[in-house]
Amino acid sequence: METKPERHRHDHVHEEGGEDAATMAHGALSLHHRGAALFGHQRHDEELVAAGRRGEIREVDFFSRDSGARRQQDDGRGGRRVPGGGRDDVNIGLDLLTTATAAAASAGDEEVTAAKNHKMEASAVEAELRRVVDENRRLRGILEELTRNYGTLYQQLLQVTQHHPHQHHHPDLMNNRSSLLPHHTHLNAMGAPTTSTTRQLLEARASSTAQTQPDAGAEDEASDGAGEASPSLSNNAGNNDSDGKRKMSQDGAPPPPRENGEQAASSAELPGRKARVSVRARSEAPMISDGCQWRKYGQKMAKGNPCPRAYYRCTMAVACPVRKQVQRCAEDKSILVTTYEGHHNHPLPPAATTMANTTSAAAAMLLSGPATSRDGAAALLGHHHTAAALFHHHASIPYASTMATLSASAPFPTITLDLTQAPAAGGGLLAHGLQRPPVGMIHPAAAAGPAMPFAVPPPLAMFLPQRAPAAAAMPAGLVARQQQQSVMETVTAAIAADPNFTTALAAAISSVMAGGGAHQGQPAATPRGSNIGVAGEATIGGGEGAAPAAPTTTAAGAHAASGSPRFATQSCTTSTTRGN
DNA sequence: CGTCTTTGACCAGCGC
DNA sequence: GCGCTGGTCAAAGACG
Repeated sequence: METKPERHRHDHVHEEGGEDAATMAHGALSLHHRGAALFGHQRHDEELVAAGRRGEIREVDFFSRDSGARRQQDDGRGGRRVPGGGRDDVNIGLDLLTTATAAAASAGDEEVTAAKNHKMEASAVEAELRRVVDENRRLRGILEELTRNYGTLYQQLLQVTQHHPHQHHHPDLMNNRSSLLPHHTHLNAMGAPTTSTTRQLLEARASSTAQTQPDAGAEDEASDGAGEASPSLSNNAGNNDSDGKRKMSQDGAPPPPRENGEQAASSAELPGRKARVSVRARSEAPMISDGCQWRKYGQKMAKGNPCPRAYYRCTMAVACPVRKQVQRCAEDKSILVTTYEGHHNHPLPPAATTMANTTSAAAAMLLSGPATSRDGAAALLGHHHTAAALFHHHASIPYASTMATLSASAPFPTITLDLTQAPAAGGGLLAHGLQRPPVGMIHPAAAAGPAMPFAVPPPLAMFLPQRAPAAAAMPAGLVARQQQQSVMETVTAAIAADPNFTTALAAAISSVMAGGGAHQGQPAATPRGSNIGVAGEATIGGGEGAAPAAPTTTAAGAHAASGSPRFATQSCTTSTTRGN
């Protein structure tokens, strides 16, 4: 994932270039401006200099198709070509100058004035260009850093979970966070020691991604690794979940006895139950999209809630033990609560892996939290307010303005991500219905974590390591970092929203820029951005693929991803009243 | 006709 | 031991 952004960014630029070329006949200045901005002004400047040095007075036809070729010749003579740029048509200053000069030479004073105006205009454009270029660089830097941080955290996660499959904790790893930051991680799960389970998963994926490019492979691996973020948890894949008390007629393998040493090894684990990951999100849709395929196998009325609870099972693999429950919040029926349990034992589709990646990472972080500081965890467990205050530090951050509540009363270790308070920002978050990033509601007691089939915005993950200690005092520098985190959230969310990284990147950048108050107004930057832009509704029909026309549905995209149109009609809204 | 949803029944855990 | 509740099964029906 580390390298992919680079590649895609490049691709993206290329696309932009094509667009510019196609439309340049209608407005050479602004369009070139855009292209050049993406490529940096170096070449532009050099050409300006070169032009002045040559002193050539040539008439350049902006509207001529071969103008690009001509410039190409110029480049061959002195101009430096941008490697791989492929943007021969991107040339602003030089042509502008020559054009102006030519005009001045061939006409009278009147035209000289016009030429001056042109120069001034060119200067203005140039200034604007540089501004944009600078901003572009700045954003790129931010993106790179965020990506790097993400990678580092993910790697740490792998280390934590893989080095200690039987004891979820390793303070050192978490504390070493800073020391790892400088690394330009490639999120290659293979690079880290793997448990048999993890390896198995990775290998399984390897076959499925064999055809993909190395970069893509790396991303996938990372995603997968994250998807099975916690080996100690993943190891339970086969025996996972609730089936401890049930036979797994479909999953085939009956759950191993829980009295295995693994259980005994961790007193923190709750016997007979796995941790769960719960997501609260506003959505009119019956189900939020997580990129996976689900099959409903039951529905029941739950105590204290007039809305029925639906039970789903992952059907992406025959033996996938992952299950989830979907239920509307009793207090606010617009809030959909989705609870996941278990670990996927199969490769996830891009739409799901990306999400699973970040989400699982966060989950693992959470789950390994107690390792970082049991005391801290205990404190969190015991003091809801402390936790709330902790998360409150994010209030100033766009997507982190959530509140956290911890509850030790839940029957199972549960991580609750509250996405109901995030604003439906233009950047969009976990698309397909998840309108906002998380809040974290943690049950540190969680000893085993479920493989979250969706993503937890990185901010949370990044935040977690500091959770316990931070409960006392938030590092000052952290606040600044949070800014980056929010950006990262946006980026990750965009990725989650759309597997097409190029699009996601564009969307993220657009989002960031928009956030800066200077939205360059490029809706075109997000071709499929409907997923990303306005979270929720925007996904209607815009998702990856043809989202079945699900009436109101923020989660329509999910259905598309899941390939099960019927999801759109199933329901939590089916107010059946069966008690049982 | 195959797939998926619906829904009544069944089972297990837990509290009283 | 009994009842409640959560969770799952599986037959029946719906849908494409």
